[in-house]
Amino acid sequence: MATIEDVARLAGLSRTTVSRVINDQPYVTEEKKEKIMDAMQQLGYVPNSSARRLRSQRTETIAVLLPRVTNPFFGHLIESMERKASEYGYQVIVCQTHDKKQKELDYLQLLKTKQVDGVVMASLTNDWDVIEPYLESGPIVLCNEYMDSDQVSMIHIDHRQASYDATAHLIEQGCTRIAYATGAQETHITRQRKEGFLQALTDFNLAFDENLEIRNALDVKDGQGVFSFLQEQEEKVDGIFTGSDEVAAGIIYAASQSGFTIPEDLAIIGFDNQMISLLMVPAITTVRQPVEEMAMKTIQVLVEKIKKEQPEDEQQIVYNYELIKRKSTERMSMKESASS
Amino acid sequence: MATIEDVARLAGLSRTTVSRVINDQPYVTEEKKEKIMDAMQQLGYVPNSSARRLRSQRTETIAVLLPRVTNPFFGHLIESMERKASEYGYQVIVCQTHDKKQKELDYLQLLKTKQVDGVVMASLTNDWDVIEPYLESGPIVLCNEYMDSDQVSMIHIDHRQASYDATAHLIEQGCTRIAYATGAQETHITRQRKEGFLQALTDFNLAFDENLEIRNALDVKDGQGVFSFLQEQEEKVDGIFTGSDEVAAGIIYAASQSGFTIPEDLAIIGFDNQMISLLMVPAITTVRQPVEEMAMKTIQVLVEKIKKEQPEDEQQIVYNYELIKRKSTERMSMKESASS
DNA sequence: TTGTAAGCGTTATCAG
DNA sequence: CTGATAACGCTTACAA
Repeated sequence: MATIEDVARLAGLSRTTVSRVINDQPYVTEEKKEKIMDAMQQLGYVPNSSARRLRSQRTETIAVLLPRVTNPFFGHLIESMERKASEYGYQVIVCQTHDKKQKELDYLQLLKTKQVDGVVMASLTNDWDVIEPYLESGPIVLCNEYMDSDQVSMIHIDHRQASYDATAHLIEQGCTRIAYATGAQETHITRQRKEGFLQALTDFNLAFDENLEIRNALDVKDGQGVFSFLQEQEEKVDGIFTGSDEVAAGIIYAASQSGFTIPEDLAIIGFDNQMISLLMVPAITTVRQPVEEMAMKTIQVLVEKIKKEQPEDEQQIVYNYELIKRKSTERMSMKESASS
Repeated sequence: MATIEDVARLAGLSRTTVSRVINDQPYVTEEKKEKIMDAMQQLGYVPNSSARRLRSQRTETIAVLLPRVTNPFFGHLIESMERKASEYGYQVIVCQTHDKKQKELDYLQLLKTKQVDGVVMASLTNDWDVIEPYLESGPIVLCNEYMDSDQVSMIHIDHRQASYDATAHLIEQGCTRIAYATGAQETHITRQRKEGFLQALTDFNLAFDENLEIRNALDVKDGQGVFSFLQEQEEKVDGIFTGSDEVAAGIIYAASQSGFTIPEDLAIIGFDNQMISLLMVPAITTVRQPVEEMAMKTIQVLVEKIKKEQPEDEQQIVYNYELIKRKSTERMSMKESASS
């Protein structure tokens, strides 16, 4: 591999001057500049990024922590983040935590060891006091996660309110015994959603049977399991709030094989407005999050923090969500609003 | 940030000895080792990876080039690759080419500038002679792509045969006028698939109407467009081969809204055995690729190449696929095999 | 078993 | 406008 030294020698100039050309700095005569360009061409010279990193203390790389890419919500998130980061000239490292605390910390280590300039946490399972020390090594921005701290910027929707609205909608459709399926470990987001869910029940004078809370429901397969669980219940469950369209789809799939009628026998609500929620028969009522905007904003905020010397005020940016009502909750008994 | 120098000073030893401890090398007394460990602890020392990279000429990072993460096939691919790479201690950089030649080359630049030790190409739109020179900078392994060259290892299924089988299946189900929808630009894979498709038609004495070839069909939305296109045809099309379950799902979705009956009016075949192919009504006949195995094998081969000094023989590893027959091609007229 | 010293390839400072 | 020279933080012969 040719180095800057080789180029300098071939061009009959110093490393400094070559460096100036590489970095588009002023104070180099056109003539010498051309000479250097020629030399670089001839040698097929490319600056070594490890050396640049060491010297400049910047990596132009961002780590994005998320549970798993195969969850379409996070797939979309990282797709947009990578695109945006790429525009800013940043690389993106995928860090799948699989909701494991240890994995999360391992990846945060990238910040400490200066392998990345900043971190996006779209997965947050550790307690804040464990995460906080990492802030010394570089900026962290939360996306789709919330933390009761004024030391980080956060980009998210109001999950509490969204799940309140969704639950209220189920109730308005005549559901009285509603189950609650949640994904993964308890994170702040899931706590918020649960709160909204419970609040809606309370406001409508309904009780929540703790036995109807299902944990670790993540994908279609889990959804099928959830359906079996619901079917086993002695007292009939007539509605379910799921934290994911995939789980909702799994329930519908299993239900249709058991001759169950959705939404008459069971009204179902999903989350995230994935393609699948539109394609299922019946189509799934869901909550749309502006994923792309959130992703791009997150990168923007992070990159700004990386570039600024003096720490700015942390921002908490709350995006609007939208409850999209579809057939999976449109119960005959109450002929209400519809579709899309 | 504490450096190795600081640790050495605090422990009253040399940088060399500290380095030995960091890298678990022998020839350090327990006593001194502990002293050093203590010092590292006290200072919160973490080795700076940029410096290590520069010195050791290795980055422990891999770039994975793919069209887009939101295509579930590639989502699964990168999910498995990241997991496997992480086991080997490697980071993964996501590189979405969006099927753009220039983007592909930009990302290959990561290899030249030594930002990554190796590259996985699961997206390959440039001609080989453009890619080849990059091999000088480090190993490249193709995954789900094929190239007529003995200079790279490739991991893939036999797309030609798979698409032959799929097409033959359509024909056996009584289809005689079959459309062909393909994704993105022309890559070697798409060429192979097209060949298999045409061969099957030929073998069964059917002609292919070039007007029935649809390009750039990538997702559900495109699938809806494909349906409109088919509907406009004067001569009725009774079968379609799509290169993607998403496109197939889009066609079914649009068809169901137009009162079309699948598969009686139109038999549809997808590709990749995504969850959606099972969930659609009717369920979609598709070709399963062993994504996870392919992903893990790819990383294994690449990491081995990175670690070996002397170049090994390039491997071409062909995995088995499986044609999964479901309702979307089960035509009454021919009461044949079924489901899953 | 430990330490010295020479880089790895860049960039920034400062003097010319 | 250009060029020495000194870092950046770490590893590794080689010497002791």
